[in-house]
Amino acid sequence: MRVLMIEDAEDLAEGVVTHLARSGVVCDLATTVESARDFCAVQSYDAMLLDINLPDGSGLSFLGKLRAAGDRTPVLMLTALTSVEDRVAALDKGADDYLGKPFDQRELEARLRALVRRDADRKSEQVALGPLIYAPKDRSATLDGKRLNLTAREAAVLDALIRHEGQYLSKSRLYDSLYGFEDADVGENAIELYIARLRKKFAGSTVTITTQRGVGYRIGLDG
Amino acid sequence: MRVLMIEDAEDLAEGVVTHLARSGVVCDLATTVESARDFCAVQSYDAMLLDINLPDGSGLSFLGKLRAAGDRTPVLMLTALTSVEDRVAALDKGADDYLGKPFDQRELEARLRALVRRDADRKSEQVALGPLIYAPKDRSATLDGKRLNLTAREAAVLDALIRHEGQYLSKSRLYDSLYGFEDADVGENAIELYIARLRKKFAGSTVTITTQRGVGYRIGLDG
DNA sequence: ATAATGCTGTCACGAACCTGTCATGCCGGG
DNA sequence: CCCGGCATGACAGGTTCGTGACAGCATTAT
Repeated sequence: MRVLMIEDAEDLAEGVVTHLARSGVVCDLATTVESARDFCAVQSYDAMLLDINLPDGSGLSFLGKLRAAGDRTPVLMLTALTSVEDRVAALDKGADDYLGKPFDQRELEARLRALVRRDADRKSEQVALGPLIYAPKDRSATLDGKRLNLTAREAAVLDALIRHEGQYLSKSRLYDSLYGFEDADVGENAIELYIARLRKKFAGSTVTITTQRGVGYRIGLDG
Repeated sequence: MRVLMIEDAEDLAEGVVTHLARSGVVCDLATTVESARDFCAVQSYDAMLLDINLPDGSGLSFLGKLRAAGDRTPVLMLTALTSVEDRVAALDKGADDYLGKPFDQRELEARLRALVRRDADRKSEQVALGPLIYAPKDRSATLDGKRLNLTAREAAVLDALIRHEGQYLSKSRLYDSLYGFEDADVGENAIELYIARLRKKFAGSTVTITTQRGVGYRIGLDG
């Protein structure tokens, strides 16, 4: 999962970024509206965390323009202002949720997940694919009832695959949802590695990751 | 699918070309209005990517002349200028869509596909011919419900045939939709090869590729 | 603090696969 | 019967993918 945080209070922002990283969420950080625009132009995100007060403009108008341009990325507003009017204004502009500062990291993460899940039209906390059950919340998975020990990266790959079950995800797309701009030097080969490691853990079950040469990878069941 | 990109920033252009190639889209590259004209004279395209600022003239006037001449090839404008007036001017001249730089490769590709799809009056992502279902998006096909493993080239040939279902396509026409000017040294025999390979994969079904000596190939159903 | 464990990503090499050429044989038309 | 266009098997070269081994780093246990 990859999100963009737009927030000028850098200390707060960095706390969130590292906290999210720990949960396998890649988080790019923009401190101005202008740089946020640049990020959006280059990369698409699963969600955005948006502060209202920014040095070069209002987060609200940024959101307004985003929506006007047809972008439906889920947006979670972050702000110190907690009045009802502010809340309404934000939702009016097209925000999907609202969180007043100061907030608890865990609540942020939970809401973020809820947002992304809603975006993916998923209702349950668990996703099942045949004998494989995956819980995004704590990145745990079981196969045929037995617990799979997935590492953070393995879980991230599985997460992306399972959220797009049945369709091929290109290596670069997977790459983008795993690595942010800072980890620039990681080779695409790494994706192949994690596919191999997941396959090894799925060995003996009907869960299969199929390769379409030159296209990408897809998760599905045998047959 | 074959497109013409008219863009003088060569580094950017080459990135796009290789990225599209990966998706099986043949992309010729013209860096001036003049060479673009030459390309168009010799070859017809499924779509064009057109920059506005070109060394020897404006992409807009090129587009204007193209439309004046009755050419309705879908055109996607690419430019750094993102003002509303520019956008309006481009659409006025007959552009079908507009993408501001910098852009995301995937967005470019998605819009390109949308354009071509719209142009072909296609409603679904899949094309069916009797028991054969073909999905250009991930180059996958099923025959009688069974999954066919098509290679990139095989898929490209099938794509061309199925898009012109019922009519004969000459070998050179197929050739043109498969190979760009760079792969100049490929023999026309290659087309025969891929026809043979497709036939082999269609063996036992009602899907047939018919040869008309001296004319070309046509896909259809038995009977 | 130090050791141990586990995660991550690189490298290298081999396997699998795709692609196009060649050579040979087929078929239809003159 | 001959010729030109077409069909197809075999093969070589190139590319992409898979995977084991390993080193660096972080986290945890001692």
